[in-house]
Amino acid sequence: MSERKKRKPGETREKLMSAALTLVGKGRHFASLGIREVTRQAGVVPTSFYRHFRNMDDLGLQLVDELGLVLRRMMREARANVLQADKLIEESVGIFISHAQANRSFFLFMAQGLAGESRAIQDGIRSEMRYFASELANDLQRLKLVDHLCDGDLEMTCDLVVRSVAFSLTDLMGVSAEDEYQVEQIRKRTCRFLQLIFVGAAHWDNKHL
Amino acid sequence: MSERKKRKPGETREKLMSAALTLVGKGRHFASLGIREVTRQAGVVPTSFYRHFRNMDDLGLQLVDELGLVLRRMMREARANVLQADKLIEESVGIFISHAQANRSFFLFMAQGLAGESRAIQDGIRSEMRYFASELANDLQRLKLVDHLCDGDLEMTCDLVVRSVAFSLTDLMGVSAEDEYQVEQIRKRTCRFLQLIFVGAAHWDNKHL
DNA sequence: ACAAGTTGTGTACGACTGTACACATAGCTG
DNA sequence: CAGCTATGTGTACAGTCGTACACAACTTGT
Repeated sequence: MSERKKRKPGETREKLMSAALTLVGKGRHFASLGIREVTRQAGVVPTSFYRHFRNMDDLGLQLVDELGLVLRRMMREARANVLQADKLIEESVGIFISHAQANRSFFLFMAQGLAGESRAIQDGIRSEMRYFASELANDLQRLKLVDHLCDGDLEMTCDLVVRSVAFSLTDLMGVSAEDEYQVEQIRKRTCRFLQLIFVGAAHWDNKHL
Repeated sequence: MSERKKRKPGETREKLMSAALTLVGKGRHFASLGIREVTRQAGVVPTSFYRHFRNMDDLGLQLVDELGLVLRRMMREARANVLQADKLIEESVGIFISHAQANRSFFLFMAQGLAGESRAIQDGIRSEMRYFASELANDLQRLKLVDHLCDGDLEMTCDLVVRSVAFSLTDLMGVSAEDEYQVEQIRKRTCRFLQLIFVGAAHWDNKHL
């Protein structure tokens, strides 16, 4: 038998996951990826796949878990860098966009998964977004910026914020990362969206009925 | 050779398109559909496909065109039914949801296409959304509801509205059409999103800088 | 009515797919 | 050291894929 490469434990597993991400990054849709294709990209024999995943959906689910880590890292950085409240939106959107560029394939995978073909992956991503929104609500409450809102309305506002940012993600994934002009347009537009939402939140109570 | 069924002109073409939609409606992702699969669902021999489409992307593009018609029909109905401005949001969201249920597969296809693997389809759907937003801006201007906004800000507001509704579409596609409780939740939540946005728009000018 | 064009059918083929199985190697535990 | 388990390899096979080609049947224009 041909020689066996030395490997660290779990190396192939990672190679397979990042191979799938690479293919997604090249413009493929996750739902259209096949086992052989992924193993080929990973430089591994097809049957190795089954040592780590039951099928492609399983791999997708584990990618969602890793996506959670990426998002948490991003949140941590945002919390550390957003000190004064006046530039809160600009800073946060900037950090979001730079993370989205740095982990382009991951965020591409996330954007795809929202309307993907595996219900489990959909739910996973949706759950990450819900967590994100609730953390955002926590932060806003801590900063006392919107303390006139009841819990439900604060949650709704954060939900809308997260959705708007997620939709901007789709825009961002549609342009080349080097096209700085387009990226800047998306950044500005996203900021304006969030400003509009927060203006709405600031004047919300009288409309609450 | 076996007998040839009588057919109307363009019948197979329609059968192929609705076969693709049917498969999407069954939970498949458009990007993962194959020619053979679609022709099988349409009850047609594989090679017939090429009489009408160059490849699956081509079929997708033609679906986007049909999607445009569906959206325009929806807009027309909304304009006809929304007479008094006070229930504008509730009426519009209601009409949107009932159309989304009635053409579930179409809207599923739309939600998928936003982050799909064909750039052309992405652009097509994005362009439909832009058209939708600009028509909405027209209507709002005609109703004189937001005449304190400059053109750019009105356009941005409408864009955000359309995006929020489109995102709600993803929610809606995630629940069974018969689950009336969930659908009602989505309806209410979407209305609140739009109310929040319009409250923001009503108080926007002072923040405009 | 006949020629031309259009649309659907049947057959064919090479490439690719998922996955089963037996086997080899590495690392861990005793 | 022996043996066990986890992990990677190679081979194999039946099913599916996209698509090329020749042919049939219907539609249309003249």
